[in-house]
Amino acid sequence: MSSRPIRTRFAPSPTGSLHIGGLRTALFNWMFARQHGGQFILRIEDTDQKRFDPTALQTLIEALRWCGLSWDEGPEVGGALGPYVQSERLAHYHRWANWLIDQGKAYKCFCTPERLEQVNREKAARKEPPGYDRFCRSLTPEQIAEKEARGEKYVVRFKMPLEGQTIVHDLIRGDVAFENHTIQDMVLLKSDGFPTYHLAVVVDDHLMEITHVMRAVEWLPSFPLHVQIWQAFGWQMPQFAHLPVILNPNGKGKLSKRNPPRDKHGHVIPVFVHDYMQAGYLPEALDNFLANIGWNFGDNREVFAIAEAIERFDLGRINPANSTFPTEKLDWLNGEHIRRLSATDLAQRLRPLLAAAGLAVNDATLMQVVPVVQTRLKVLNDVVDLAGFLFRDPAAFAAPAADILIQKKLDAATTRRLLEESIRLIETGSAFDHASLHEAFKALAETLAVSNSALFGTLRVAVSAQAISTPTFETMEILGRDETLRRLRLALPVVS
RNA sequence: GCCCCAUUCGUCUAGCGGUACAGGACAUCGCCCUCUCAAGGCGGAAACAGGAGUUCGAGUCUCCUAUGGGGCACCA
Repeated sequence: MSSRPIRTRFAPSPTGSLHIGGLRTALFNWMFARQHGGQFILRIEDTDQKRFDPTALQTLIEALRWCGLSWDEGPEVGGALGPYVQSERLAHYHRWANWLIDQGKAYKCFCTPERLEQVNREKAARKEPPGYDRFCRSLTPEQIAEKEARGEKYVVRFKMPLEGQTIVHDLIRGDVAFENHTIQDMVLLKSDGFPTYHLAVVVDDHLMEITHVMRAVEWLPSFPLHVQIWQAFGWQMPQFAHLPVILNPNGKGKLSKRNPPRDKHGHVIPVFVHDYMQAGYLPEALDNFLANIGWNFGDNREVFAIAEAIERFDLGRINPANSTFPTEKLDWLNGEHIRRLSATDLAQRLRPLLAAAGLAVNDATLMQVVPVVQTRLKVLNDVVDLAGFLFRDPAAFAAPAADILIQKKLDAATTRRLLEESIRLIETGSAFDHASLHEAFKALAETLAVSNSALFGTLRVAVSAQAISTPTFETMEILGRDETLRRLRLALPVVS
């Protein structure tokens, strides 16, 4: 086995936003490289001009960086074996395609798309599998010269062996055998001069000295083709691992933007990394989550930092079976990671969200709010609904409606009395921290012969104007004595 | 239609011939805690797709069937 330094790559095509499944592929390649002290390369496969999206590269880079991935070579960072964008590497593909033709391992095909369609129609009528009939494979040099002289456009096709089988080795599944005659003479170079994936991936992985390729199982069927191309070139192959795909939780097929997946409550499950960024998921949680699909930490540990996972990562322990996107687990994991954050760290992540919601974020208040919301957030954005009222202009505060103010088993008159007694207590009391308030109001509930639930709930809603909110006394402490009193008084007319 | 891959609780998974009346997690249900919502604690229910083999012994190996998935482009 070779002792080449480990080099892996992630090679997306810039056709849109980064897909969550793509991120997992990137993550595994990156973890593997980091584990072995090797290099991770980002390569852009923009050989399909029809699907090219000029904004995709920036979006992609942003998403990868947000997740904590870093590449040693690629766009933005350069490298000795670049360029790392395939559209800038056309000369390489032409050179090696021509080399294959010279060696008799590939040929020019002048068949028009119309003829190809015709061939497939006829094959379909005869109930044969679709595919090119290899018409141009047997063209004479004279015929070829003639067509070229006439300026006919051509593609370059690979001369697939017609007999025997190709045995490929996958790190996850072991050896897999394919009959050569079932594999077509695939196009290597398109008539527009751009390579197809099949040519570009082999040439680039070789030139960039890639040692390990982790890619989606979708590629397994074309793996024997790639092996044949590698052998035609006589180059040393990387090792391959075909990663299981993530399936749509409700419907059929793999997770994709068409056929939007939905969870059991009917909510759409996002498929783009950017959706998760915007929804208030932590990159730590997303990485943890993705590393847990098809691979596991071991020791029955579900929650871990990606740095820990890198130490333990093991290609041989990847589960070969596809898996359904376990969306509820991500929510749980996100909560776990939120709870593991330090107060200042959480505050920093919350600040921009509150600001974006149009709230005036005061740092002192924020630091008081953080410990109160930390166990209550599923996603960061939840903070706006839960505790946004603590940052709103007091002048804009409106007393709650009676239906949420009046607690279960209470009526308006009793509620009013609870409020009045509470106001009196606060006016005469001294300490205004939540622990002292809690004690004082427990005593009040007892003297008034009402449950804690009734009294505390009334106060909480009076002061927050929300049915669901931060706890009563912490909320009061954050609001301060004056504002608390003001809000309790504002609630009186509601129950008069 | 043809080729390939896969198949353990609802879901993500552990298991790599005997230590297993199959372990963990999410979700779910019950109880506790509790001012709402969470968090936390305790407990319950819940799986080897089916059938043949191989073997003293099979969740683990082989084959068949079924089911799921992927591929069959001048897309990646």
